[in-house]
Amino acid sequence: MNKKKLTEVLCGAEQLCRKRGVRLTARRRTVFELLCASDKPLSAYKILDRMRVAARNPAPPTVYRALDFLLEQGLVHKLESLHAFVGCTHPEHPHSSQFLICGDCGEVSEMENEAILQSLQTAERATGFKTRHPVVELLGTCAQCAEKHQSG
Amino acid sequence: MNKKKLTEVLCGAEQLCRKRGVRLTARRRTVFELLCASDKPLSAYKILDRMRVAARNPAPPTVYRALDFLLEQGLVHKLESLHAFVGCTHPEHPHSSQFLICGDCGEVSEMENEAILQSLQTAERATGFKTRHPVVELLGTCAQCAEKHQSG
DNA sequence: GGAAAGGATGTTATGTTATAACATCATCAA
DNA sequence: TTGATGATGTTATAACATAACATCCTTTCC
Repeated sequence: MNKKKLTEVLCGAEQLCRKRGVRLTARRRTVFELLCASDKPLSAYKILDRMRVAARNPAPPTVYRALDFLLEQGLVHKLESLHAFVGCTHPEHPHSSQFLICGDCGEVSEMENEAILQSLQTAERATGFKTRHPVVELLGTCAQCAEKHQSG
Repeated sequence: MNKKKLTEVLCGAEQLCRKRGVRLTARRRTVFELLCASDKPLSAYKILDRMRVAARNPAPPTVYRALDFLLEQGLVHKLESLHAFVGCTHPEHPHSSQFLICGDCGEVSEMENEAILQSLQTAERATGFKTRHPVVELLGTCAQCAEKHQSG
């Protein structure tokens, strides 16, 4: 993410939190910024390492608390299969996403596919299950890496 | 799972491994049996605890190696969102499942829903992403627990 | 302003999940 | 029997996550 876009996203997050009456404190903002600035998902401990530059001697709970807050607000997503987190670039509306996780280059793309959500909801209705949080993560190879393998 | 069904599943696993030319050793069999006998998913360390009854002083790699083998053979599934494992009751054909995970009673049901798989595949084709392993886990409340809450 | 309440953070310790690295043992084929 | 391969044992440690309690900051109310 370039600097301009990052500023936009941070401003958006500020506004969102103000509107909701919750506090995007310095710590939380730092964690969110680090995630958004990274083009790859970051584990809590990677975030911790990068925080050492700014804050002095942060401990794991510092990061996990900030992540809990950001997850609640929909500003970040957790990738269960990677034990890692990504910033969400469109947190304005509550949503559930699907993630395409490339095992080659490590890039993750977030998508919001209506057909997938529909099919999940149909299955729920059939079974009577009430989903609170769907986890959909596709582990594989992205288009670019797949192409490299074919040509290379 | 009752004892008769468990015996059947174990026999099935034996046959499957023989057919594939891979070895369902004592350790692997034990891990598989513990998972199948449990009505809830088990973490690797829970399995380890239960193994202490039989083997003397097993260490984590013992369990993780057995799990790796069983995962490869499709005899067990990993639930990423729980850091836990479940036995698969129909490993004959390779398949990818979806899991309904009840946060109340802890029960997990495995389903193989064609419509969901279709919608995932459609999304893949649209993006050029090649999925090796789809993770679909719905966290919520099962029908029974939901009913209890309404009436209770 | 000052006190009380609630939320956020700091700090220490520990729990939980997972793997690296190397030694040993078992199985099977040549 | 020997060599190759795969499975297991063993020790240590890496990586991920939270409990528990102290402290501090912010807001509200008097």
